[in-house]
Amino acid sequence: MNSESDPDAAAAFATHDHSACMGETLVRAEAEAARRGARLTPVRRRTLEILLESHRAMGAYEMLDRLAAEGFGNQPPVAYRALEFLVENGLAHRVRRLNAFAACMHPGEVHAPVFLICRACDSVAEAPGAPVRAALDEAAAALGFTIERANIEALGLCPACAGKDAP
Amino acid sequence: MNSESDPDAAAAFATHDHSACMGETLVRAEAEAARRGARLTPVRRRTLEILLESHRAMGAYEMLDRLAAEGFGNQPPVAYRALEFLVENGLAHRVRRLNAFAACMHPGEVHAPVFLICRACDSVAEAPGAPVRAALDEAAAALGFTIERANIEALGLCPACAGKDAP
DNA sequence: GTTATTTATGTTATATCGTAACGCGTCAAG
DNA sequence: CTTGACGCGTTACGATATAACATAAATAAC
Repeated sequence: MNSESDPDAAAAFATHDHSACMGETLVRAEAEAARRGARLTPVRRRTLEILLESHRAMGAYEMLDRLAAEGFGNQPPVAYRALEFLVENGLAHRVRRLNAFAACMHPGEVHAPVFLICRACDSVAEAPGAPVRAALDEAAAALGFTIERANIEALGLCPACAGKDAP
Repeated sequence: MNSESDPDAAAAFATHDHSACMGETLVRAEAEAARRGARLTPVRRRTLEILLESHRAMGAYEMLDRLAAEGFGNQPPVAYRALEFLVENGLAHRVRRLNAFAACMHPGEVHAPVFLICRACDSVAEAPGAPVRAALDEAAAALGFTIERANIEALGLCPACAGKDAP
């Protein structure tokens, strides 16, 4: 199963050319928004950019600070609405364990977001989770349950921190 | 919602003898607590009982109301501490999507909690998720990530509501 | 092109969820 | 019988999230 056809995911914890991956993802996100007829307004677009630039999960209030500093509104709904829009349109994900949001690294692709959260360094990786989702769908189907959205989040140690932590 | 006093509505999707399943689960939970050397004090035990009786996910503040009405403390930490204890010891789970807690239906057993949350009737089922967890472990291992805890939660429609809602 | 209608943004205010920190009581080890 | 760990209750506060309404911008209807 490590033969994932997704290089980005494999490099999630590794260093990479972030400005490039950010630009590409933003382009794909814009295409996806257009495809869905979703209006990527200035606040929304900037919110997505900030998520992509930071390349980590970010709380709504931290996002609000960033937006307010750039001249947008400075009240909670400004951030929450933009973030909600992004989530609704598959351009970002909500990481409930962290009360935070992260840009989707695979906008437009069918994928199951699986978040791996390092408890030591707080890094968050969006791992490919198609098999996980398949197993989840199966478990739900066995009970007659229809899944519309799923949150799959794991807490543990990333490769770097696992090395330091347990010798 | 108001499925509070209606076992069938609040229960898992399969009907069952709830008072029996509750009693059994409590017995297993006590055994598990003893095995772990965890002290199931009056507040903690009562908290678990309330979770089992209600047979649904319950917010910390609602739990606090119940506890306070029975003579325990009436400040948030009372509920949060008891609930945290139960979660730490595998006697309850936290359902992050609902900011709520639910009694574990399989205390002492190795299992992956998978929560199926009906968006129509708010019922919550703890489905068997061993295969899901296996797929998740595999996905994490492919990235060198070590999972310590996982939250797997799905939102959708339970069998009953799927019938009524949108055919 | 102007008006009507929807959609998005900004703002006020408040609701909900969660935790830090201190003091007291209990209980078992030394 | 002291000491130290733990559990419980409380005060006080911090963090997260949403309801409701007013304003402005974009789109649709004519």
